[in-house]
Amino acid sequence: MVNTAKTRAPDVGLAPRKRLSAAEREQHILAGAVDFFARRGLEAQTRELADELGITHALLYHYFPTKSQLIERVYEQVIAGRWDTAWEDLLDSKLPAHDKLCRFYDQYLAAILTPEWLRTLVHSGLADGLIPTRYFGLLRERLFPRLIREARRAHGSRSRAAPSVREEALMIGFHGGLIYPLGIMPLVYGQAMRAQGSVQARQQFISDMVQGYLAQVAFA
Amino acid sequence: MVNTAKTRAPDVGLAPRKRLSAAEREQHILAGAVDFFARRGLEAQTRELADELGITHALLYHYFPTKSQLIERVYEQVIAGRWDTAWEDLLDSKLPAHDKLCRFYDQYLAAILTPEWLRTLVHSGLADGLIPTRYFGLLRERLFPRLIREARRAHGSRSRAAPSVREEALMIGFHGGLIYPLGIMPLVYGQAMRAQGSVQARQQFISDMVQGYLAQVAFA
DNA sequence: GAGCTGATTGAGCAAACGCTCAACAATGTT
DNA sequence: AACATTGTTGAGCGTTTGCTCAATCAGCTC
Repeated sequence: MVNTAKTRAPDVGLAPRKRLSAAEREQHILAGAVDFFARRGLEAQTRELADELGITHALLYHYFPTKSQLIERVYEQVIAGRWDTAWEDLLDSKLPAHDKLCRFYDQYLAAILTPEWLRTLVHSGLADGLIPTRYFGLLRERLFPRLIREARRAHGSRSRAAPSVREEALMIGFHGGLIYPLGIMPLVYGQAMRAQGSVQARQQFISDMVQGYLAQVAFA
Repeated sequence: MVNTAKTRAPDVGLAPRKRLSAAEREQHILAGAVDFFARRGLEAQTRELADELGITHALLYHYFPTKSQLIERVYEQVIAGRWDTAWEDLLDSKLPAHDKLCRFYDQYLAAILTPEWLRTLVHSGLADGLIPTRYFGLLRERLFPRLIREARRAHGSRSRAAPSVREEALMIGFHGGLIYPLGIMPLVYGQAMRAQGSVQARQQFISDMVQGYLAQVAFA
């Protein structure tokens, strides 16, 4: 803004070394875009993203012909790439239900409750809802049935019947009881809860919620 | 868009009768803005809002000198005006804890889980976080202490000690267990759960969650 | 129905937006 | 040293954005 001279002064400390290979530059831009759009929203300007990356926005458009294509790639990167099939194996293992769910949520939440991930999901939800729709399809297929199965087993049922409305509601209430305080509140509302401070407080909370869920089915 | 003739054809059925009083027009714009910004996000254009209202955007700027002042008024209208002090009386009444919490959440969620309200809150959270900060201040002062008190009473404690990290976490987990499935999922992610369909399924769910919360403190 | 008041408008400005393109410069090959 | 390759840039295009203002027209009083 202030620099009128034609010096090649590297703006700030972040100044990137110039002339990356095409693949490297594309990755560089994508990584920056993931963070940028999560922070600033999907409507933020490509010019500012280019500034942060230390490149011209012309170069950005060289690699990503349109803004919406860039955003599509951001979606893929952030949302898709993060589901770990090992979680499904964990949920299908023979561990006691309580341990199993605690371990799962410990890993799952650690992977998912990052600013890029959650804020991108919410941004898309407020816009066209495409990403949440895709993502909840994944959850409905791979996670929710397993949670309901664990709840049933916890009070001795081996039924494979379709989940009742009530079972489904309790399961999502449990899920939301974790996502909301550990994700939505700090990352969307900017309101951290004290239990997030220490690792053991967080694990205690997960354990309490799992125990609550597994106990709930007893009287439901 | 297509109409090139100078006819005063009333665009659509929604065509507003012209020439309201200043107060009426201001209210008219504000009401429209509340709905509009909740649907479209706070970055949506004032021209489109004016179109929906059937007025020129010049008139809009006559009543609200800047867009951010308009949005500030939208915030006040949507967020502030909706807290009902009768809720506090209800929570302080002598009803059994379970009934009390069920009734409270039935009313509270009905008031709060509307598209304008929740989406505006989330939009602001993703932007500068001003509204959520204000709103959680309200909750921390008027709601959360009462929820924790009820949980304590449910297992016989009359302690007035400051809430432990664990108590606080369980309380917010419970709260989130309601807000997430009944609010965030349908209104932000566009993913309705089946329990939302009927009134009794919803009340059953609230009752189950309250019971779960009150039971949780027993082993916490 | 003439005149006044004030709600409403059409036309437009400056800046910011997504996007383009001819020209430039860093690198590897000979 | 000269060349071809290709990552990179500066300048700018057309449109949309928030916002302005002199001019208009509806509804009221007399």
